[in-house]
Amino acid sequence: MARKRTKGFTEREAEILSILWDMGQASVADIRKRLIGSPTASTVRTLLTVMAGRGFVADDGTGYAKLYHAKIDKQAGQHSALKRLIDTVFGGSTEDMLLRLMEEEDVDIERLKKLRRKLDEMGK
Amino acid sequence: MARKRTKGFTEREAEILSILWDMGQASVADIRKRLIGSPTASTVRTLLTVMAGRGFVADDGTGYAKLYHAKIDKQAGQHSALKRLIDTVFGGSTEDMLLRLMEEEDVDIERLKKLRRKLDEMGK
DNA sequence: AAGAGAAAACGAATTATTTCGCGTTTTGCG
DNA sequence: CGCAAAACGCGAAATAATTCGTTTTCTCTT
Repeated sequence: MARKRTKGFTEREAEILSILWDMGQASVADIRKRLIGSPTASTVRTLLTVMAGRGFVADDGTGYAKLYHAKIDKQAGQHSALKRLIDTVFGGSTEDMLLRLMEEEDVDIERLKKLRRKLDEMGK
Repeated sequence: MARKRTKGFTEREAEILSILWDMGQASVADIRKRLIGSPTASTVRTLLTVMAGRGFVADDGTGYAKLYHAKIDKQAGQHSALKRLIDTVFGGSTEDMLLRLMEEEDVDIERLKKLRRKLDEMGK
């Protein structure tokens, strides 16, 4: 049987998903422009085809000048990517990750309270 | 000039650094045992050699049964890996990352305050 | 409807990462 | 010492990820 990849997204895949999450939908040209080093359209198309095969994205069905959109939920996708990083780099400890963040960036309680408020407003 | 990789660590490299940060020093056998799927010692040696070439690790000079240690500072390494993720997956927004964490995990203000206190105690 | 130009589909080639086999060297012991 | 066991490092080679060139299709504008 053909072994599947159970891991997360590759660098490029993450970049592309990010763009799609941000724009909602995008053409090959749109994506190309926003990718670091903007590879050729040909390359972007291949990437999208592969990602479509993995169920990460889908096009809008138009035969031509297609628009792509993410099939992976933004929240879920971001969370799983973060979790994976925490597992591999922070030994699975979310605390350690947060500690590091507070040490290195200026993340303080005030800033976090704002976040909480924002979350409440969003009805979470 | 032969341009080298400026990016971060690969998956395996992150795993290995994590182990070294945790253990301080470790032999090939130690590392091998803790790597997911525990590849052969041969593989681990190759990985370490490559990493040494990139300045990520170094051995203790012993001619035989060497012990390796990380040359990358734990704080700095973890932070840069995290930053990279935030850039590619969260569009560069630390806030978004924290929001996601609060939504998906049980990270709340209280938990964060505790972390902050812990940090203060540590004299940071 | 003909031609220019944009987009897609194909078919590979490159580059990066990870994995090992194996002959050689070093260590530790009876 | 003489060997078996443990560790090395070299030379390859699977895999995976990324990138492109070329040919084929469509779309649109004269």
